Amino acid sequence: MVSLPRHRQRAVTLQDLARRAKVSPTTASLALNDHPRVAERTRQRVAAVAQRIGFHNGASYAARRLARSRTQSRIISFDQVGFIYLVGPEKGDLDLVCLANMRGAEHALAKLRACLVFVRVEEREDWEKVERLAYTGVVDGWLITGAVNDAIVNRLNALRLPHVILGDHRCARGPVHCATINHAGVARLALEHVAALGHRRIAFVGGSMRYVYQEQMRDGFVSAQRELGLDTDPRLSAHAPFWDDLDPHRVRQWLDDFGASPPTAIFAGEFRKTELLLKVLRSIGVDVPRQISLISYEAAANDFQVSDLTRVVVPLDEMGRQAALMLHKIVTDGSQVESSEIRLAPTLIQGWSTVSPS
Amino acid sequence: MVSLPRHRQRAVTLQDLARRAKVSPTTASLALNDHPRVAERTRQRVAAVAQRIGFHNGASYAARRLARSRTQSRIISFDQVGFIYLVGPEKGDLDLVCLANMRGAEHALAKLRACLVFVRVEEREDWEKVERLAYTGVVDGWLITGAVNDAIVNRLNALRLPHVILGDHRCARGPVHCATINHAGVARLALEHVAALGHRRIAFVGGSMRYVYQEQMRDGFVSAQRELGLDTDPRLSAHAPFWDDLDPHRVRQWLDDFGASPPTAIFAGEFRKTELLLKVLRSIGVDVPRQISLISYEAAANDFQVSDLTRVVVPLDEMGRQAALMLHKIVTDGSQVESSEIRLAPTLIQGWSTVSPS
DNA sequence: CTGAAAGCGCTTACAG
DNA sequence: CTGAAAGCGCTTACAG
Repeated sequence: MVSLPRHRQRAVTLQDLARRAKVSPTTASLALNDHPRVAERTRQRVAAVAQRIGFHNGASYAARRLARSRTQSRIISFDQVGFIYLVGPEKGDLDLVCLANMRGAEHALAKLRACLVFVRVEEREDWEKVERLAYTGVVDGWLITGAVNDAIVNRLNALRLPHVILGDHRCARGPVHCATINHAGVARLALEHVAALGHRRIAFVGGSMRYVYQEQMRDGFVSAQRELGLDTDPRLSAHAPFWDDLDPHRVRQWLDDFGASPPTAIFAGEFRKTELLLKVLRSIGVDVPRQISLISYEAAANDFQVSDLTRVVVPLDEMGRQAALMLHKIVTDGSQVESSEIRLAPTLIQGWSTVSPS
Repeated sequence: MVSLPRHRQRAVTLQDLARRAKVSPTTASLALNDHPRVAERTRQRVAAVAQRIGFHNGASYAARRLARSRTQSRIISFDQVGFIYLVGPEKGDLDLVCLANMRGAEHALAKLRACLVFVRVEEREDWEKVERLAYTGVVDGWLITGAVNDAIVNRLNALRLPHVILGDHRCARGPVHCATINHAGVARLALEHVAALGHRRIAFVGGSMRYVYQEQMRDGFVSAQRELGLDTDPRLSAHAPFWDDLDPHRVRQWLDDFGASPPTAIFAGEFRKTELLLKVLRSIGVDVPRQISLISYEAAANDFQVSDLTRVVVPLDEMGRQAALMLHKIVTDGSQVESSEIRLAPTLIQGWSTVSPS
């Protein structure tokens, strides 16, 4: 029967390490932090002893932090990052997006030996949590995802820690750092693919315009339509009335309304809903892809992808990674970069659901 | 144009507070931590000054931690909890479950002024992250979700910090602390509901038995079937061959195989798949609920629920909350409790999809 | 009920 | 290239 431990054991300290390696604590510390003043042989000896006595997992986090706080040194701490998950009135699939982002961010942070502190902000009073983390010096910066606007950014700036926005935002006033997806490019990529197959009448169906990405996608769709010389019938890019409930009768109605020239391809620009649309199309006797090609949008991490439809994929975990790296740079560089933006490109995965029109 | 701050301002210290409140740092510290030795008037004065000068967000996390490490005092720190998200070979909807758990845990932790450090463990080397967090004293305990088994538990125990398992586990060897859902009760609740409506032939369709909860649910189904005096035709509880792809033809076939006495109600015991089953049933001409009542299983946080089917709901965020509270008790109590288990009850939400059989 | 002082385990300016 | 010593901002045993 295993007896559960209740107290942490006395940990191996830097003192112990120094004694065993026959150097001063100064040298031991400097050696572990790869300071150039330490002779290579010494550094290696210290590293070897650290490994042997189990110090390789690092020094006391609290002591290191406290000691470093004395100097405004070159090496600013980058130990903990607050990941703010901003929950707005609209929720829905944001959760999966958040998780994918967080996953990527955590991966990058772990490699930098930093960790991710999760903070869910929904109510007004949740900001107290954020303030506490800043004022008690728990975190060194923020990653924030959700419906970020100017008010939010000001709030974060007041805490005097840098932040990087993950995904789209509605900030107009100040410069911000952000990592996002080229959503106009998503629609363009989808169009280019089916246009190359010979389609000319291609419809966009997507959600209501609650999110920024949905607007961008539709805008991108409309301009790509024009630039690629495709049919620009406004009904092809209008809001599809059936989208919310995917009722078979309304889908049928929508198709019938096109009369003699229905779309030969559909780009469904909302996360994880295309599979259902496919079932519905089939249930009303539409042959996919023979009659209508179908192209999907997958906004998730790489290993979520189980669909075998043709689809445009956006790398949300990569976005999280990039945002974390960006924040690391901002925190440690201390450079004068006021704003920065990384925009990730989508990729197309060819599946069975798109063919040339007959 | 806002200029982004790069360095933290000099923070308000306990010294500052003590000076302004005309007490010693000792008294200030004790007052803030509600130590009984401090006179009530003094405590209030200190609190008022803290509020005024902006110390109310708390002391330096690192300094407090370091100072407390000296004594094995009654008040063990409970500042940061590591949330281990164990990603096994099987993934899928675990992500949504994880997020709901995490959400609940974060909520409870925030109220305890603690925060949640997210750690995703997938590869073997990810355990180094976990070890580092333990050895550097970043976290005071663990919450863990995923496919937990004896090997994992041993690994965590070696780190000498307590942990609580969220959800089911496959641990046989030692005593553990866990918070979970009564999944046998989920199936029973579903059966009781439709049995009360007068159904006797009720089918269970669910996923393959990869997860512990799936086994428990089917077992619960079978015993409740017997105890409620329902039809125990083994085909009603056998693995439904159509479940993975939900192909309409196979669903049709499955129903036809029952011959003259098909089930009058179906309990679909897998997370978020019932809506699709409903569409499929309708597409093959089955009238729900007139011909077949349908009852669903929703394993998610409260605000995910958008379905209006009759469904059994399990409170995953509440499970996260309970696990966090349990861990807090274990860490701060230091009592002799070796193992504990909280089992949360599901609830039934009556929707339109179940009626008495005609 | 209160305060002066020691000390937590590191980092780093300073003096060799 | 190295080490003795100061100090980060708290908590708390100890002495009033």
